[in-house]
Amino acid sequence: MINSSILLKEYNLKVTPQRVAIVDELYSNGHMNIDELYKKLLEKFPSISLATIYKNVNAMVEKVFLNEVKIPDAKSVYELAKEEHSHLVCSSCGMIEDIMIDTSILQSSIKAQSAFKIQNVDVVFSGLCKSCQK
Amino acid sequence: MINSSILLKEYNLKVTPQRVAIVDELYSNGHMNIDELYKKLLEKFPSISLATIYKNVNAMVEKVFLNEVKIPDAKSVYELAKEEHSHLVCSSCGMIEDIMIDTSILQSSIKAQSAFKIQNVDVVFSGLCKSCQK
DNA sequence: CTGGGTGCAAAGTATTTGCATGAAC
DNA sequence: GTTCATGCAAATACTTTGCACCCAG
Repeated sequence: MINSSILLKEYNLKVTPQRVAIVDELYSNGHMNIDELYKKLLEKFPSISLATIYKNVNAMVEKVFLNEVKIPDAKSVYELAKEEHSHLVCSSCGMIEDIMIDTSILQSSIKAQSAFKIQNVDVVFSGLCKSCQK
Repeated sequence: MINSSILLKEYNLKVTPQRVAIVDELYSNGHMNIDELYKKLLEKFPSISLATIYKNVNAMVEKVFLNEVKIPDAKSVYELAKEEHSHLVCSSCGMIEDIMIDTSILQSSIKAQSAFKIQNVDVVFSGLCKSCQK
């Protein structure tokens, strides 16, 4: 479990039931797009507005405690910020999985080629998950 | 230079001046979003429609001779398909640069962790380009 | 000729904004 | 009590579609 209220407070966001639910859902589902969040929260808050989802997700992304993950050929999904990691995306079923990889090798490769100063690396692997390979 | 007509024919797309211009622009500018393409083509075709841009870009992406590149905190850009490469994106000026990196190390790291079958890897480095570091 | 592309207008989808009310602190 | 979130409706932005006309092959 996760203590969503404390988390929200730490980021100077007022603790509302809707926000708690957003954090809880993302905690249990890992990655969700706006629509999935909306449909899920409708179960708990029958009159919740899509605008509320957008406003809150945007606010949390601003505070850098949610990340937006851009996926090829799909809508962006959101996840709770955590240590740096990459993503596996199944192009058949859409499943998204976190994976730890060491990107330091890549970064040193860049340094050798360019004067670019890297602040962040996004890596998305697309392919087939175990069950979709059958 | 590039022979856009031949390229279009190879991909079974009729050769129209608008399409040639799209290919030429992407060839000379490297990466452009829909709006940049539209504004640029307006110079040559004052009555070109945004719909034409969308239809053609989508058609070319279908034929896999354009790629869509999703960029953090920015609109997608399109580029002519070429050998696999990664992208450097300057978060200050928006400049996008191609870079060759060897992703095979990453891929073997995945194999060790997961039964996932990788078909594609997208890598985007965000940071500061040389001139924006000053 | 014939098929498909173009531009326009309209429809559709996605996202943001303004505002009155109500909840959090 | 004050600040800020919510839900609603409207506005804006983005993308696709239908269709009449025209061009490429």
